Amino acid sequence: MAKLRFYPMDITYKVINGEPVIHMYGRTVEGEQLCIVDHYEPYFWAVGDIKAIEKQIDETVARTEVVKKDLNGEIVDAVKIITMLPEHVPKMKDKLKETALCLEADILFARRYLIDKEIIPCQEYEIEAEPYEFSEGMKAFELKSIKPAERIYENQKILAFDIETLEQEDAPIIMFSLYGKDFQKVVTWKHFPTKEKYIEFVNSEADLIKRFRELVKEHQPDIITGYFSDGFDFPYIMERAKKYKLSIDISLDKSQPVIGRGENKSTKLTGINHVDVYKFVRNILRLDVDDYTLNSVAEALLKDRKHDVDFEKLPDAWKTGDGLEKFCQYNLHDSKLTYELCSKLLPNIVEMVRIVGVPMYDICRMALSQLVEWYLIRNAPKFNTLVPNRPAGDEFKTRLTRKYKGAFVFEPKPGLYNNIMLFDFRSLYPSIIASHNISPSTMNCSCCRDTAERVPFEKDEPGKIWFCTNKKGFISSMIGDLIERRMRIKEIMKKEKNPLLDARQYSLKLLANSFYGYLGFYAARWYCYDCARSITAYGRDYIHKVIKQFETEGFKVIYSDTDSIFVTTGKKKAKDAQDLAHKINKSLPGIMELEYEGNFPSGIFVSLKGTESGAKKKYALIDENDEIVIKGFETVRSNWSPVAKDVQKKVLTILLKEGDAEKALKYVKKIIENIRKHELGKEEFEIRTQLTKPVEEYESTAPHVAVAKRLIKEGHEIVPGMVIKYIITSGKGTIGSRARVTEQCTNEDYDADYYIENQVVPSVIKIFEVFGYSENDLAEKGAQDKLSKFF
DNA sequence: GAGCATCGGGG
DNA sequence: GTGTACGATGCTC
Repeated sequence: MAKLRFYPMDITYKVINGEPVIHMYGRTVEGEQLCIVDHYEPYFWAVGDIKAIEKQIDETVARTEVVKKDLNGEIVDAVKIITMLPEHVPKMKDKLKETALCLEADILFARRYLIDKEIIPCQEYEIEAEPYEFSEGMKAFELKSIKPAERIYENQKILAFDIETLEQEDAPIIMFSLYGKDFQKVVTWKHFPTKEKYIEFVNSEADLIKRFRELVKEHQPDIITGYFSDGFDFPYIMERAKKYKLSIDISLDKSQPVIGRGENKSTKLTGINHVDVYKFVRNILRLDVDDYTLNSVAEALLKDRKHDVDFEKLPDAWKTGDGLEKFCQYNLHDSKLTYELCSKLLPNIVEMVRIVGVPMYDICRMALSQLVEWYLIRNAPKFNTLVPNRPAGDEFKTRLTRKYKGAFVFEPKPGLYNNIMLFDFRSLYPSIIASHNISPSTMNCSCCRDTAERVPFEKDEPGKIWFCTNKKGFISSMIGDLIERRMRIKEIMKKEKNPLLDARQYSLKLLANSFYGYLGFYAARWYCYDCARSITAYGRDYIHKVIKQFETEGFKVIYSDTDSIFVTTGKKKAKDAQDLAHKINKSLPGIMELEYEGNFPSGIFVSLKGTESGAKKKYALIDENDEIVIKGFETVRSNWSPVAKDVQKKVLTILLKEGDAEKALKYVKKIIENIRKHELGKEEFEIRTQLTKPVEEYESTAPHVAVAKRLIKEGHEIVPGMVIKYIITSGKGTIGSRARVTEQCTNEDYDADYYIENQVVPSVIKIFEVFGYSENDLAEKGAQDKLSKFF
């Protein structure tokens, strides 16, 4: 009998001799890759007439047991139907669908095993096992006993990769790069002289693919990572390998990567976790960036960028070898960025794996609602609760159309305010769910009919709903666990700053914050319309009460949205506001808390009405460290010219720091004059717009489309996804006809009037309106002729 | 402005 | 693999 300390990383099963066998791939703490095999039985639940159910049982069923289970708050006799093979489960379920309510028939077998055995991937286990004869050629053991141990697998071996291809029909892969700890490599099949040691040459695309297979196998990573590798790199490699009839058997069971079908395909390897950084960043992290390109994400998380290369030069460089080195460097750098992103995000990913209990491959591809769901599924057995089915048919359709009232927004009166204090409810919705015990199973219980407080719905959103005060609900307990776990981590973090702990608390917060959305999500198993609208009703009630209390005490409320409140102290002192918050906190139930978020010497609030999508935050504040916080001004985010963005920021800075609207106005006038005199560089006027489809498919001639069309005529290769960088030049005709690529412009070419009227003025006009100025005041001198046409 | 369709990432 | 995404944005009526 061997004793092992083992981190399970990827769990699958295979049918061997008519029996399902669990395979857990992973690494010992000493670093050896192993497979642990175990035996388990597939099953599902049927609730209904037991005799009728048992009559339908056929030879695929090994046996049945009757067990008392909780079905949405009620204890029922459930028949556990244990089948010979996982594939028998859906068949048996279909057979029983007229007879009984079948549950948990779509819980995947490998995940079922992890849940029932309480095994969490990336976590250390003490294992007793016997050597096992394994057809896959890998060292394997048969599990005899397993118990959890202390360590978490944090130092996983990551290998990042990236490919480059040409853009033609039947385009070959021309190079790939790999990047790991102390490892970097670019392989290409065009020879050229180079001193770069990491560049390796092969003789053909087929050899390149073989070399890819070889290098990945040699490296033995725990994680293979790419950027959009689910949708591009892996499918591309597999397709080219197929062309040459090559096998990319890099999985630990000697199988090839399996590419999922459908629109949103993903690539799975056995035993190696394939992390597509793009998917995790987009689905889970929800980074606040303009787009999710590798460049934007690397910029936001690493303060690093992709290399700048001109892809138009690639076909030529590939033909001659001249300048190809630059593309190799570019290729390697993409892998490096991906490696660093993956390393940086690993603590978040691992923590999510540990909370939710699902392998890393799946975690990285789940939406937040699915993470919540699997966290609940994993914990359902501890509450003896049966997992509800996903909605189907009419139920699904009904859910899709249901609407309910959302959060409260207190519209600010536009203006400049001084001595602003900001308070907000810490995790408002999660704390409401936990404090008011909001769960489908606790709703309108019979035991509290006469005693429990009703959810504070307003007249326009009627409802008689209460939640049990005697028994903790499943959902509310589970969110409570997350909140407590996070508070414990935050407590430790007060003593020591630790990025690892920070990643953990962040993952916990993300998951807790997703519960409200989950309860209202149409496809959720634990969907609960009345729970979701009860949460927003409580939210509105709490913020209303806080607003009222501040007003009663003599503070002026400027703005409030969902969970936050901005007040000016006026004649009162800052301490009075803090005292009031303290008093409010004493009256709040459970873990609810109104937090002091900060003091802002001044702030500008702009009217919310007339903005693009309803009640979006739109304000600028300056904090006590003279740092400016800008929220919601559209130019900050969209594809405006640098000059417009700069002017907006500078205007806000002058107003907030000096409170001098006259000075801000003078500044804008000065800039307008500079623009007119062509004293600014052309790069200040460059507008960037991405082509989202082939040029010929555009009906309109938007400026960037017009530019792209002209570039094509000039012989450039233009493909969807390219960012067109252009400047509006002066002259006659439409904007489109006057848009030109930046490179073809001089500092004299830009159309001063266009930039003043359509970029600079609009970027600040809303701000100046707050101070009683109009468009005329901004651009009066010299623009008189033009503007007179408009007024 | 509601409802439907497409797109995202990648070279 | 005991499976099939989702949320934002643009376009059309």
